[in-house]
Amino acid sequence: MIDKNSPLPIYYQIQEMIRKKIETGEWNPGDMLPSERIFSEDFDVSRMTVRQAVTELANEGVLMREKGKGTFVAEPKIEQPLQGLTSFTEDMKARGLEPGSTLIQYQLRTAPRKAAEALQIKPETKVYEIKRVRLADDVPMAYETTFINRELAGDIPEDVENRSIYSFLEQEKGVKIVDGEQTFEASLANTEEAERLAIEEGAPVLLIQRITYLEDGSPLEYVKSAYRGDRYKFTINMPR
Amino acid sequence: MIDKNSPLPIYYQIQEMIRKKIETGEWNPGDMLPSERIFSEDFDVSRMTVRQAVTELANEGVLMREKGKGTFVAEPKIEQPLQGLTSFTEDMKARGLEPGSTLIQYQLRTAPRKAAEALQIKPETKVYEIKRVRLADDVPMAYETTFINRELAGDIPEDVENRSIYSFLEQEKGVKIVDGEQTFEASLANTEEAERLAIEEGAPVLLIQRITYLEDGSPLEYVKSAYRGDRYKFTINMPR
DNA sequence: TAACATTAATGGTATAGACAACTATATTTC
DNA sequence: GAAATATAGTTGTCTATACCATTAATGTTA
Repeated sequence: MIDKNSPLPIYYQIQEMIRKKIETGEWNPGDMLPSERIFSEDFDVSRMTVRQAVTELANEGVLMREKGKGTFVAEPKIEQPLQGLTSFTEDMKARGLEPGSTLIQYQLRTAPRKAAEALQIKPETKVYEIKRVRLADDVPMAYETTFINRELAGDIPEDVENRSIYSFLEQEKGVKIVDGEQTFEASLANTEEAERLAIEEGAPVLLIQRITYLEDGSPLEYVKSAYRGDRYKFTINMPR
Repeated sequence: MIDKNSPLPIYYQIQEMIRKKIETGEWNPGDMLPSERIFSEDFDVSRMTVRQAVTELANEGVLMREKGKGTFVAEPKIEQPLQGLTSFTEDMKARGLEPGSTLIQYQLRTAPRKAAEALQIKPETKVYEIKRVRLADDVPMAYETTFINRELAGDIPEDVENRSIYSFLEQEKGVKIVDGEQTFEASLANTEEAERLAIEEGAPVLLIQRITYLEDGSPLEYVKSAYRGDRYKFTINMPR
């Protein structure tokens, strides 16, 4: 099983062997591996060589080491719940709520100053401005204004209201969104926000601004949202 | 420079030493490190121990190894400014503000319900409760309550007020913090928060709760913070 | 029965050494 | 001068061993 004369390093052979046993289901999540000492005896290699193989797999998260106990096959990674970017649609679904949307405004216009800045474009560039009230189980949850760079996104139909813009862009346009930058700040609802969200003026709102980027780093979209402070809490996991 | 009697592993000490030399600019991107043999002779440790330190840094992308040539300081990663976890101290420094802190309360007590829940411990477990007003250029910025599981963190001196708890735990205790989970929500300042932050009652505050974990996944710390809505904006980058 | 102590097994850290593979430089040879 | 060769220095791989810290099971004692 291990070929000491192979040009491939021994630790690499062991590593791939372990990987295979897990992939084929011979070893399952939670199973304990043979101890490093047993391993080294069976293959007649040094324990340090075994460790080199196991260490790399442990770093990758394929294996879990526990001092005094043993080394185990790791559970397959649970999706990072709200890790990276999620659209409002996905976000609400994940919370078990039915997402909805009411279109307030939809127009193609020249970029206002803040949007041009965020999207790194000249103010005369055309952008879509889409204002929507976002609903969760038919209750207003957020008031959202989106600016999308038309040069990058192409034409967007007016009926986006009930669809996720992200999935539309990815599926129909083949535009890949890779990462984003978000800011969070607390504020009080202004008159417009209060009206759209059916809350009192001066009630707490969570202002979230997001810029999303394409693979090549160009900014595609700038979104300003006001979330109801009494109903919305943003959760995020941050791997180191 | 290397203390063989320290409870911290030698490879970890070397690792942090290298990190420091890079951070302080003593070693710059592209510079070649002393060879592993030179290193091991200088510190009078085994070359394998040096390798253990270097390997981890190479995996992180801090160092670059080239067979036959040497080990070099890697080019700095293209940003992730507020990527993962940052302490208040680091956060403010990154914004060009001078972080400060006023200790309001410091006690060892049994965990209140919410803290016990967050830290996944029994209510009778002892935790540190540390209340601090966090300052930026001597202006109150946040009112923060920290609960730390004493069983995991060990003893914490009372003078943490002017230090980063994270760096204290990492450097003095060898406790490694790997990831965290944060929630953001908007609220209005209650009486206590208003007083501590020198703002009006009912002014907007950004409530941030954070749970940080150790390498093995056990929750170390639960922090509730109220940030002044008028002065603080939280920014985060999310790689996909 | 319950509490404590012992023991064996595990992964974690560290040593001292060896040879291989690769790179750059210096030296020799033509 | 150019090409081949040697040489020294680097990281990569591997061995055999040792002791430590943690864990779980076992045995012992009150």
